[in-house]
Amino acid sequence: MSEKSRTPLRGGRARQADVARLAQVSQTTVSLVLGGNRQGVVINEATQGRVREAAKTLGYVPDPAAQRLANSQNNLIGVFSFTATFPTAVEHSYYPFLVGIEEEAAKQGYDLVLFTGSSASRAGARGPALNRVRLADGCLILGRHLPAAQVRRLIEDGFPVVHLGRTAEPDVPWVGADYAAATAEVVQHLVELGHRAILLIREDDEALPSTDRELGFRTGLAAAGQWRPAKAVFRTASPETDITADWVRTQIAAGVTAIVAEETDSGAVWRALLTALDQAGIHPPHELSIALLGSPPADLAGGRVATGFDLPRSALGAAAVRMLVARLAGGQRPEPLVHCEFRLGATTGVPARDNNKPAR
Amino acid sequence: MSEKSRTPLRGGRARQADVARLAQVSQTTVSLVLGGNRQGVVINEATQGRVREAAKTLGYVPDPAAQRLANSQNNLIGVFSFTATFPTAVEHSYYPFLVGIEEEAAKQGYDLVLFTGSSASRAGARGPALNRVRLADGCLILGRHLPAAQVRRLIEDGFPVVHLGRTAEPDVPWVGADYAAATAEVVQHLVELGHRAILLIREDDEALPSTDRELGFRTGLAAAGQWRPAKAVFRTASPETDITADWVRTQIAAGVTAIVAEETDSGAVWRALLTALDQAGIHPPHELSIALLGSPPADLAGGRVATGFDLPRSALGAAAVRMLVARLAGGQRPEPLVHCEFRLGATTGVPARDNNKPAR
DNA sequence: TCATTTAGGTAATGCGCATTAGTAAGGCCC
DNA sequence: GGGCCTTACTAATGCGCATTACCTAAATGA
Repeated sequence: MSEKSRTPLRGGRARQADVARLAQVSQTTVSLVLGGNRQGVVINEATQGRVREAAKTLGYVPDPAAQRLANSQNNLIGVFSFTATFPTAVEHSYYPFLVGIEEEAAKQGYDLVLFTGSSASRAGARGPALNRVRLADGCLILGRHLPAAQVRRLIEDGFPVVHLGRTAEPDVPWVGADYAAATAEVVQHLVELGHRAILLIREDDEALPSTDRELGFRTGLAAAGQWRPAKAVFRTASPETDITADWVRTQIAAGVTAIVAEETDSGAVWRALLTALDQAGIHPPHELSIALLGSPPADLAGGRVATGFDLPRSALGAAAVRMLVARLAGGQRPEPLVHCEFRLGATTGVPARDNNKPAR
Repeated sequence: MSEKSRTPLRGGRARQADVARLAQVSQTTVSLVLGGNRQGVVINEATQGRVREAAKTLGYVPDPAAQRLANSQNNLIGVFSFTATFPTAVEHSYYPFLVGIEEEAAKQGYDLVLFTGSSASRAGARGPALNRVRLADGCLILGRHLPAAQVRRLIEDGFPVVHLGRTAEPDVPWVGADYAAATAEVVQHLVELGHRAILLIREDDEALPSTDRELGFRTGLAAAGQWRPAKAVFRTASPETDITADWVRTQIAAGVTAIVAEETDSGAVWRALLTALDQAGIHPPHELSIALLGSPPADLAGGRVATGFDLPRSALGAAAVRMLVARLAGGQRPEPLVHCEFRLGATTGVPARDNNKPAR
């Protein structure tokens, strides 16, 4: 009774100390027996039995908070996005990434903490509270516009971070889709079909995904010995007005037999192209082959399958987790570029014979 | 330099002690300043400023595990699902719930921790590691099959838990959609249109959502003075084979002027009904009115809008958070039943006159 | 002038666990 | 009979934080 009148079961829960008392051993022994005893301390089988028995009797369950505090890592991976992680507008959803992130994190024994840039309610005035991610062991960053300064700050502090999507920011680790290789593959497919005059439509900016695609486009052409300078790439800042039925007819008249279009956030380029073709009465692969360098926007996903490639979003999420875990646990750094799957659709075929000279 | 040579930033993270050193105060003061100071210790404004400044400089973020250990709360809400939270099969997705959960959690000043039951890798022999959620202050449980034993254990230990979806398990707090009221409303709508012979198609099990809908169905009929016994409800375990064009014609011939169908996980009942009607050449609301007690499966969402109601998934998520927060912070318990919005579609109209006797 | 209050802090402690550095008892050997 | 294993365990410590119980100096009151 001189037991220092402590509540035996605080909050209804047994602690290791309670188990220890019942089993007539020290708390250390309980910890050793019940936690894997990685340090190889020798403990008598009989004693272990007593401890386990006592634990069962008391219904002992370890307190994860204490565990994580004690061994100073919490097996949490932060996921930070600067917009809401679960936006209502589905097209901007990170869902497919999260599928892979969750799965891989689970596989690696990590849980996920979601931070939302928008949950900055209490974050104070300046910017999203990226700092809060420090709560986790490391952090994945989603979203197209990363605030370089804050991220750099984290990195300088040695906080492990991985960005989803290639970034030109130096020192920011990333995983990204291999747009260049995938685009080259699509071009190669067209070349094999016999196309020689292939046109790339891209947005008029310098975003990395666009640049990579163009790079792959040129690489693909070059590899096929089809390198043709500037006019093979058409840039547009306003797809709706630039890509018209007339424009398409002009291209065909100029000898173009295939068009590849970028996937953009809005899907505007692809949508404009389809609309223009429709108005021109052209039905690929007839008269013209078309390919989409990515996945179609949701509203166009239902129709004919377009040749192109699929961004392996969930694989990308998984790769990001592996990359982060490698930094955390010190394993082998995985390849940052994730392969995109070629998608053979119904929009590409052999070139039309009535353009220029006969194909064969 | 007698500072006991401890690493200033262990693992890149600043602790209160580090902040204290920089601000030239004690760790206690830091805790007081940054942690709300609920005990009303008087601290000079200037000092507080220094502390906050130092904290910002070091990028200090509290360690949730330590917070939780020290005072049993860390402003984290756990979200536990027994299947993957972000499954590949979209129809089982918790996404819409998460939208509301995230938003409301942010509003209430909580962050989210996702625990995945499927990460059973280290879960050991007995069941998913539900126990890990104890890291958070409380926990939302998603998923249709809750492992009662484990959940009960949490609840017994006084750990706050809220289940998304009504559950018959005693003592398990929940929030759920008010299917009964919503169904009654749909029935009322039909009755007002003049329907008297209304048929309910439901799955052949005793799931709570099904039972609630039937209850609402009967209530709705009764309220309209239209109570008719058994034959008003059609149960099927195999919608594809039971609900055929012939079956529909039989029902119409028997006088049925309206059919209401359950929303099921797979959407099978509704899909079967639409197919059957199509084959029978019946186009609601012509000859027959139909209503869907829920939302259509994704692949059928595009067509004509069906009369029925929408499960307010995101509102439900938000309600769950509020319920949990009420348990955590001791506020007023909100209403567990969330209202479903009536959806006036194009599939219901006045009853056909050529059945039975003229309607008016 | 001495007692008391107020402002402005700090030292000490413990949450539940994991880990490290012991200790103690016995056996073995030269 | 002293040195040295081996077996079997425990005491002590710290993880990062919140809280409680002090402490000191200056201001105030009678």
